[in-house]
Amino acid sequence: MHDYPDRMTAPQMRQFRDDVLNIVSQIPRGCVTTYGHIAALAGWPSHARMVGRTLHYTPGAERLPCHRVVNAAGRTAPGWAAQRQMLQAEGVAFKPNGHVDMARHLWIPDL
DNA sequence: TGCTTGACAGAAG
DNA sequence: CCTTCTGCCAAGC
Repeated sequence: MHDYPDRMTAPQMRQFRDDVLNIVSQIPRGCVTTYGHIAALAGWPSHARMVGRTLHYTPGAERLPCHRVVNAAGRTAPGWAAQRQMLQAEGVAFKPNGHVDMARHLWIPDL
């Protein structure tokens, strides 16, 4: 069969972007959440990468607490050294391996 | 039109 | 723990 990947339509992409930004704006100070959780909550579980694209390319995302979004391992974004400093300034603890201590700071967005 | 590139995730070695 | 590979999917070239 022609397996059609369920691509997003333009309207879906707009809504996805809005949902992502909305969720990110709700991350409490001193907490972090993951790309995967955000994507799933927005209704597109397989679009974790799209969350990163959205935060990186959407003008205005800089004023949201997007530094509180890390990958599932607690690793901060490549090429964004400041992110770690910002998190530490909020009291987020890092493990010796340079990853966020997810056990202490992971925040799951609520519906 | 087709291949490559990511602010990813998860499994494997 | 770290690297590499596969699956994922929109964007870039």
